[in-house]
Amino acid sequence: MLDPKLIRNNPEAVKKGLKNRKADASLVDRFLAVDEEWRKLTAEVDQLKAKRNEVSDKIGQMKAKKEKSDDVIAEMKSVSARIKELDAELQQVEQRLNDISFGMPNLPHMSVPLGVDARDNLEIRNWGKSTKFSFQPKAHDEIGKDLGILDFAAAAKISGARFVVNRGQGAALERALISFMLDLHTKENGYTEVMTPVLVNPKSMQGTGQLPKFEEDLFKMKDEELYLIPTAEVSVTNLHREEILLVDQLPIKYVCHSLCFRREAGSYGKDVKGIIRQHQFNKVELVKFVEPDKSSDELEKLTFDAERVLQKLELPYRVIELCTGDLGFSAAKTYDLEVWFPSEDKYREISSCSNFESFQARRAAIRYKASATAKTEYLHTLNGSGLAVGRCLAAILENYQQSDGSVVIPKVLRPYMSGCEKISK
RNA sequence: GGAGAGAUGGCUGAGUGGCUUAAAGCGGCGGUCUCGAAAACCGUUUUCCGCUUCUGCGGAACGCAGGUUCGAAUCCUGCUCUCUCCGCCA
Repeated sequence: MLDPKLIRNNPEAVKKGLKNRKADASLVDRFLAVDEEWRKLTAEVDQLKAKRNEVSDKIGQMKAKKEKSDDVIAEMKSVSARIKELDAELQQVEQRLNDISFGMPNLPHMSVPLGVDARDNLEIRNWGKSTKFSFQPKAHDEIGKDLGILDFAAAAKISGARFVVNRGQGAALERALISFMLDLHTKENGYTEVMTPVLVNPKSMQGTGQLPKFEEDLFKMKDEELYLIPTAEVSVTNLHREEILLVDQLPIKYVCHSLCFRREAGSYGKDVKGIIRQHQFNKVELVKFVEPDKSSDELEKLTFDAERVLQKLELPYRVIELCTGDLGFSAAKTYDLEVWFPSEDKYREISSCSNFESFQARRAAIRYKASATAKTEYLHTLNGSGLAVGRCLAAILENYQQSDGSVVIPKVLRPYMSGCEKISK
């Protein structure tokens, strides 16, 4: 949610920001119109309520003195009826205002490059040399099938398309990756590990921005008002919903492993092979709560924390800065990490690190006090994958494959796999 | 799933229709005292919204949503959550 004062005082700047990210700039004018109506009604209702409070107080005093108050009560009856009418009207206007506010995306940060779509994204830096082979490298799903560690047929039988069963060393490798990432972020990068529910209420989904606009992307329970999280960002960010934190608690840094669930509606033809795009996948997520003036620096650090995973796994990657047109709904600025997939001869997204500034904090009412006497203010939230585990496993299979079809285990993972150095048939 | 109890400010905890403008205590903040601190004493204390900005004025919020009433923390209805006991269960 954007600051309503910013929209009122600086509508042209907001429109420009919305246009830059290809959003509907007419939302601003609709907001302003409804907002004015809302303020007018609010003033009228408040005035009537002030009168009601005053006169009701007087009635109490008259009753205490046993004076007659029938005619005053009769008069107040009509005032109360009018208040009820206006309150109902106000509620409707408020609902309309909320619909507009919660449907409006975040504004891009000043530093974000202008652009229309993914083609305008910028490569910021790259690490490692794209893996070269003396043989024709296989795709990860083929490697997994051949080694008997990824079973798509079994997953299709028990669940359907876009699911996978990990078997034997394939399951162990996934578990090793999760443990390795959690250890790295807790022991070396200073994050606190949390384990949160994967089913959350609608309010949590609204807090981080998945609702109301993106309900079709979510799995929803049939008999309960609960949704499966598409990312631990939702449950972890909402950990502090409707709280006022003290400045010395900041920054708060959480790392959370969770399963993530996505319907992938509208991506039917996309990435149907392999484990790149699944309805259910493991992810280790980093989430930060920081003071507003520190969030830009914290995004750089967060991105670097995610990069360290790829560096330690010795997987070649690059860092992409998303242009204004490619930003997600809630993000003010985003870096994507893309890892090298030799079978496709290209980089693919494995992490997305974003600064949401006060957008989510405002939706979820997460505030802080800069000192005991200071005003409460919205803090800034950030998050990033550190990393998507399934895609990471796929990248390892491809980059560490050998000519005999076996896959070498990255050195840092071996302690997590009972010293196993290689998966072979 | 069954039976019962409960939800009040940062915390504890009073408050069963109008001197409650939510008591009191703890904690926090400011001050007096002190070389400094502690203690003591004095003062202060939530969040949100609108109007006005020099101060300020008004409204809302006692789990949530409705209702009764001139007036609701207080009465009524529904819901959510927490706790206790029983049943079931990893």
